[in-house]
Amino acid sequence: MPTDDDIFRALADPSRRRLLDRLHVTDGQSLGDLCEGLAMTRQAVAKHLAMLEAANLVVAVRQGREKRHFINRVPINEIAERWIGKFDQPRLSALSALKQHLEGEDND
Amino acid sequence: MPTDDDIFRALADPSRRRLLDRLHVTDGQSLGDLCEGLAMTRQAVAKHLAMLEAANLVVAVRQGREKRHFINRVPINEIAERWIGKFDQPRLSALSALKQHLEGEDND
DNA sequence: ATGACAGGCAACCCATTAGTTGCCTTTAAG
DNA sequence: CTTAAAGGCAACTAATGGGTTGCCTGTCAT
Repeated sequence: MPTDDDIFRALADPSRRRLLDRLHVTDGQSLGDLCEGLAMTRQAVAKHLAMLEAANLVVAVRQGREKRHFINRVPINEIAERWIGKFDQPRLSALSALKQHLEGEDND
Repeated sequence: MPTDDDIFRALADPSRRRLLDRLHVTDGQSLGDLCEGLAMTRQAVAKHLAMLEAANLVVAVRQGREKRHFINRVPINEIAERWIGKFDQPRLSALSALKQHLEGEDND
């Protein structure tokens, strides 16, 4: 079972987010597919995918000599619920609230 | 203006998430406050806070010789909307969908 | 069976980063 | 004015991480 940390750290890298994007566009791609057009070796991509798998953001299935990769939305949802939910308890656009708070410090 | 990457990478570290948690419980804490009970030097905490500030996840205000830190929910919201929203277009609990997809590969 | 294709494994390199120590600046209090 | 408290700055260290190269394994086609 991946921890919160696995997920956050997997999402921290732009290359990995890009891979997730590509899978979002076309799900079930092989390693070779995912390498196309990237300025990276196959091995680098494989490592990234391994981390995404470890974080359970991607589920991979070996199919013959290929390996299909599928995006898994569940961990992102959990993060969203545990984190965004928590920080949004007061109200969703806390922007103005914070600004008012800070500006209020002055003329108090 | 912080980039997506700033935010993701700021969130990637457990210590920084912990700091955000503490600010979520008690907003407006000083550096000294935030150091209490942590197995880290003040300088380490200061660095983390600097990164959170750079990502705009925390807004700090100098008040006399103290520096108050306030959590800012806006970037998290943006991430949530841009990312979770994107990946949840189909439906919020894509869990079963994915499972069915994978299991479908077998008995096909 | 043999060759080509898709991927896995392991060692290594360089850059980043989390953390430290040591010292300097600013502000409040006696 | 002096001193202690709250931070800031800078240099350094150790570990992590993204990426590479080189080679091995397994699978499909001929």
